[in-house]
Amino acid sequence: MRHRKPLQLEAFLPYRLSLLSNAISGAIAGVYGDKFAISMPEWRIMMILAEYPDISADEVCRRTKIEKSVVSRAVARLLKRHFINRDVDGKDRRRSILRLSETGLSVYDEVMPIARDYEAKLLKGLTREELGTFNGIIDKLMDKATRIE
Amino acid sequence: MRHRKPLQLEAFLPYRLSLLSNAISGAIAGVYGDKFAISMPEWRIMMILAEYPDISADEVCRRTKIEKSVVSRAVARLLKRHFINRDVDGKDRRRSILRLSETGLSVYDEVMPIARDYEAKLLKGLTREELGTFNGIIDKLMDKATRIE
DNA sequence: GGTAAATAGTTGCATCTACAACTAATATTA
DNA sequence: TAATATTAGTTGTAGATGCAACTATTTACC
Repeated sequence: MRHRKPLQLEAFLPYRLSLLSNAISGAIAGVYGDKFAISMPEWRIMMILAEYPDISADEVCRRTKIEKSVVSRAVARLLKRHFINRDVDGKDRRRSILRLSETGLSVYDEVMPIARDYEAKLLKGLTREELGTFNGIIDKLMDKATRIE
Repeated sequence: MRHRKPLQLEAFLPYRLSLLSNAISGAIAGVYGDKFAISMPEWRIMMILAEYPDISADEVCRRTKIEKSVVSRAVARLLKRHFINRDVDGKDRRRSILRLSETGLSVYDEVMPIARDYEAKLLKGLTREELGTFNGIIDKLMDKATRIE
């Protein structure tokens, strides 16, 4: 007969975070997915290009933490749909220079308020202080998670 | 010329949670993945069976929120490796009755302390109060996320 | 009791993801 | 400047995922 304290999966932080992240990502993916058939990596790339225009695919990887083959294929799809433009960097011809096209910007402008609104609804009811604590802990955990082992 | 406040992807909560959840899940998956070639859904099923023995696949779905086809295939794989046993429910022959086998229990007993230890390392440095706030907010957000729209 | 609706679990399939191998261009070093 | 190593980006591929269709069984209802 074994004597073991069960872990209580429901209280296991990694599990709880995974459920929460899935629930939220899924809901947001619905926003742009249903309307424009944009995938999550595609949308993240559009967001990062809205914030930092004219960066390379490699820098997109670094900033979004999306794997480079995923970025490559997402960029290909965004190009085909004319949501972004791509040039070759004159100083380093391996590098690309990516930015949202007019079409891409208009899509961004249509989707972004909805995403923003979703986030606002999500956070409504939390005090500024709670939110600060929450964000601080996320940072701490992120730091630890990348450090452990 | 457009005037648009960029979202600051890095400060966007859904994005931050997704990164954090990936980082943590990835690290934990390393624990059981490297040693026993167990996938994340397989491990979650083992955890839930350790906590609630003799439940059906359907109840596993409800408790873990894992999609039923994923559970079905994970259960098949766990059966093939003799980590779990399955009976047919006599009262409802559609239903299965799942539980960890002796082998499964010994794997669980070997992996669990490492997972626990990882969680402990992760949470070390947070006060009990911070942790309480953090968990409370996760609950609130989870509740909202499933309610919005 | 017999028909229709619901439920448990499996399987097919289209899509997504991550790793590794690859090409092309640039940087490094002798 | 020739040989080697590194870097940016693409592509092949194996495995994971999630939806929908399917089978088998049970429940609800006339």
